[in-house]
Amino acid sequence: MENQNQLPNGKNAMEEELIRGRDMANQILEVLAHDKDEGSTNSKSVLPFVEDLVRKVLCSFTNTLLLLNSNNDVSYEVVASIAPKHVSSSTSSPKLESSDETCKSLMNTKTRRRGYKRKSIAPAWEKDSSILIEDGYVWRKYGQKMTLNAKYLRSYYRCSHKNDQGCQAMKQVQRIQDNPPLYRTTYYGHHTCRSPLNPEIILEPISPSASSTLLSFNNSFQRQQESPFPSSLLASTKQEPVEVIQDYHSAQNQLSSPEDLLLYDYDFFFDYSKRVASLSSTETVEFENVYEQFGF
DNA sequence: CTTATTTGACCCAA
DNA sequence: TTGGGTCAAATAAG
Repeated sequence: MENQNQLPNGKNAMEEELIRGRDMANQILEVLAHDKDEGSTNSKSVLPFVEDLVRKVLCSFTNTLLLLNSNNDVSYEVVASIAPKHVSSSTSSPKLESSDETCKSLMNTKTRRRGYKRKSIAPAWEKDSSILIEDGYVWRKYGQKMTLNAKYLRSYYRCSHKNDQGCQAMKQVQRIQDNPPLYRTTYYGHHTCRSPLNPEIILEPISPSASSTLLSFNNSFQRQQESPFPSSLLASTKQEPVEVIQDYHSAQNQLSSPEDLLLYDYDFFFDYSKRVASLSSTETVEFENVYEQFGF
């Protein structure tokens, strides 16, 4: 609660508002879920659409909160790289790093594991909540732990798009008391993923003035400097945007080599301006359809 | 089948 | 050495 660094003027108020907004969106989600359980008789429902919208709203709130709460310093350096060349293990990389000779002999099952990575980034922000908050993103649990001074388990989550898009976002959820239940959610890193559900959600901060039209290279790199999220991936891929996988649907399954991931990230960024331009119209159309269904 | 979670072992920063 | 973060095999869920 108050243990966070004090934000400069106005930011606290902004944060309050965002949290309120997000909480309300969560409530809508709950209502929707409840409604779904009631086994509604009407066949064609707008629920999926509304639910999707709410999730998008949640993503926006979450992203904004992350941006607001991240100290705009160097704390976002991407990991440590104890073993820089090992991106991940096993199935995820089609070509095993053939240059690496050490792992080869370790094919033996129970020997030591490769490419162990440990987070070294500072938490973006943390928040206590009486409920398990839905933040609009899809998370995958990868561990849980009983910690020393806590009565409850701490759960570790990473973004579901870590493997297919290289998204580095993580969070921890720990119950810190019962009755009333209280959970502390701590976010690490930021989302670089583009979910099929939320193609327009991207955390890379976009200045309002630049949002309507093409982003120039200058803008991008300038923004990168003042951004709390200096994407090292971006920085390392200043080459050609290339025509990398335009539609992520087809790209979901083909797993990518590290280089592809970099291009991916770059592509997201690049693609964004176009999306902003076209987004409003398509959304409007969808809205109209919905209203028609309901005879509005 | 594929994909997500559980769980104990493993790893490493302090 | 220890505690907390992560891996990955086993298991569960869809």
